[in-house]
Amino acid sequence: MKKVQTLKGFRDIDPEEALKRGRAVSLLKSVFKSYGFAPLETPTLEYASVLEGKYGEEGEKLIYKFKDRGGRDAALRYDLTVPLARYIAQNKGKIIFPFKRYQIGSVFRADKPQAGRYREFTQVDIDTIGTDTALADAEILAVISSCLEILGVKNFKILVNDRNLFNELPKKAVLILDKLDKIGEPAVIEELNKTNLEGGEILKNAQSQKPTPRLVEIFALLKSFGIPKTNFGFNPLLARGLDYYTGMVYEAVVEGTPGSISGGGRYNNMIGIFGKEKIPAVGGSFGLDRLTDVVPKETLAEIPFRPQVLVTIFSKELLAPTIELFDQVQGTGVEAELYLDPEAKLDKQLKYADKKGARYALILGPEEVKNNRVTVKDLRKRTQETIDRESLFTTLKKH
RNA sequence: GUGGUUGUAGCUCAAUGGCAGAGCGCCUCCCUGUGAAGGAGGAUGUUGUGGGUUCAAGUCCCACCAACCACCCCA
Repeated sequence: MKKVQTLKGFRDIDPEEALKRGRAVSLLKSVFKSYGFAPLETPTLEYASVLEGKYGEEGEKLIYKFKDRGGRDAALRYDLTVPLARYIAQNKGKIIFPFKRYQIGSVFRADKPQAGRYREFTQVDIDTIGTDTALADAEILAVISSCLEILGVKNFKILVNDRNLFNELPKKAVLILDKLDKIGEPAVIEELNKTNLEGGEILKNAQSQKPTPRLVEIFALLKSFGIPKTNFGFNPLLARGLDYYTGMVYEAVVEGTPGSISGGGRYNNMIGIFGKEKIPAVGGSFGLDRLTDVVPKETLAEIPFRPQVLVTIFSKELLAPTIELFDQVQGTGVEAELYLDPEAKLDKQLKYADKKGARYALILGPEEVKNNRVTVKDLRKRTQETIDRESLFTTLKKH
């Protein structure tokens, strides 16, 4: 049956969803701006060589690659961080460090789709490049916290750790420890034992770790930023796929929601990858879909999803004055919609207004035209009154 | 990438291998200048796609496509 369909792992975002996302994005941008971060836009396509060898063996397989019309090896961006590194390397001369930028855009991974996992998804990225201070670390966390607060996300916590706590441990053990919340203590110990390690002891040691001096400093700075203590916490087991993190790492979780909605940390060896010198960096990112999932409806509902006023067309003969009426209504900034079939019966038009969720319907018939009046029908209260044209706008503005 | 479940009308779902159905929604009319209610009628479709088995396939077999679930990984 489905002869037409979206490509595997890709989906449409319908108008209602797109409006919600737009609202969330504009709130996020306002926070970024208030902390002095500027937008950067990089291309969706990069040379494949720019992306290759950056994401490890697993990630490499998930990069979308193809040849463009000129036979060049192209690839769809896999994240926003590697293109940022490329941008930095390419424009090092003219960038003023620390470079603080945010970027919001689609990234592509040829992963096997699942609920909530798509091959194209929107990442919200924020990074500070070119400084290694604890202050920069703290600022990123402050931004993340502010974002979650402005969106009205309830019961979130930003879990913070320092990757340096794991310096003594083999990489494999760290990855197992990171899974504690997911699989539980016994499973963690068992898995560690399987790798010829003393699981119980490693877990106990890891759990009893104290925050590093760097973390203590970051937490103190967060207090200065005015971030409530309850918004963040130390988690000695947090690791995050280790590959490029070199210091502070964080993950934002929401109570009762599986997985994290934001993650990031310090990665001092990655940005310089295209040049000779190391450039320190710290950043974080949100998955826009997972984020909007936990944002309360009230936050995103401020956008009127429906026309406030639907202007009906009484008859073809009255089309001109009706358009004039519509023009006046929408000219005042009220969200209005003109019915687009002059031949349709009035009941059909009102039925449409009802389905569309309009608050009011306007009716301009011969009687109204003659007396310079208009009938305002309140579709929610199921009442209507015929009023003077002059008082129309004050009537509408009341709501 | 590995393993599993599923795919029938716009939506939710029926149909011991034997003429493809229901509810909701949709369209028309009752309706005079008025939507949510009610009444009368109407259209839903190459059963995801392509092969195979069979007198006969929505149903059994194979492949492909897609969605979902558990891994892997992640956002």
